[in-house]
Amino acid sequence: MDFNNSKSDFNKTLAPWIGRTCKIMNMYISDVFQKNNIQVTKEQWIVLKILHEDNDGIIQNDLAFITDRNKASLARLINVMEKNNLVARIPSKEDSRKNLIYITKNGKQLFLKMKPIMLQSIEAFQNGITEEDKKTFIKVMTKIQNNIQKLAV
Amino acid sequence: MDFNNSKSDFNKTLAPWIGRTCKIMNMYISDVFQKNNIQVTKEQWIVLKILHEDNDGIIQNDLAFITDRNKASLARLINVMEKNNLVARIPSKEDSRKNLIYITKNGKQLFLKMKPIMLQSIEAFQNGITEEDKKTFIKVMTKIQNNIQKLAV
DNA sequence: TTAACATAGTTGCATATGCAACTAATTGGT
DNA sequence: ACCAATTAGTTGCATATGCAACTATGTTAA
Repeated sequence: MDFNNSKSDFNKTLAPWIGRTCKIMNMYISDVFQKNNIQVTKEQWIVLKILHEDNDGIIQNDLAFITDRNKASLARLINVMEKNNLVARIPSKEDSRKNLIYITKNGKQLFLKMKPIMLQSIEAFQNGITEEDKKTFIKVMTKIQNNIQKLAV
Repeated sequence: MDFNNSKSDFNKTLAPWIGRTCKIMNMYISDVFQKNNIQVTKEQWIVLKILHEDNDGIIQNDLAFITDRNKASLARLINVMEKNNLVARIPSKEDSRKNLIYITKNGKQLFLKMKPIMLQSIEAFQNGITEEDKKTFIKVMTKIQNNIQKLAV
């Protein structure tokens, strides 16, 4: 392969498509929050979603894991969210090293207010895409994720 | 612990797939740089790629635009890259408001050293995916990008 | 010509993130 | 029971990012 042949090399790969679409998506989503006067970032929103829908009272470290986030990064995300009264850190009684993270009443209200707006937005992203193509898309995404997992070993 | 049994409405949408895959991809890529002892971030690498392959001497603001990046963010990215002798800022003679961004000799060397490694990595991401499915994937990505553009108007 | 407007870039302030080194608490092996 | 290893979380340091306000320069219209 000729690595000095400009331009075309990376254009055959899927990675830039993922990166760019992700970026555009994130920009749009943060715009949605802003236009609704919601002082919450996309990252904070995902944490609220995880707590509210499935995992309230989850251990801080597990929350880092399921959000694919460094434990230091998660700790600081929780700092901001706690400051803004979205979540609460409660030390575990069984193991005093652990913090349990709970969504607050305020966090719940905010999540429920934004949920339909968020759902509507991200559903609109896939307007005009057939179910067939969505399935293929998810299949490819799964394959890419698996490939990376294998590479990272 | 099973983190994948969420019953959330959001699981029917494509957006979380994009976000998560992008995140995993970025983590792997920064790992590749680290293991090769290259003091360059993924963001810096993309700038080097754009400068080297097509746009050396591009106006700073245009570089922000084609990298989907805020001009303030781009300015600081260039600050770091200039500090690390990867690019140079040259004021335009035609319009003294503008900076032209050039890749340095050092930046070029570093880019050319990493290019085959990067290509190999991101090609490995798509191992075992048929050409047919890749085409569908790109079609869906394009559609999503177009949908967002339309929404953002 | 000059005042209003537009454009390019920088800076303050805030968030998000990773790595490595650290503290504190728990667990395990002898 | 005790010391070593492990685990949970925090902190210092660095990068990346967006918004809004700012400076400086260039353009345009009355």
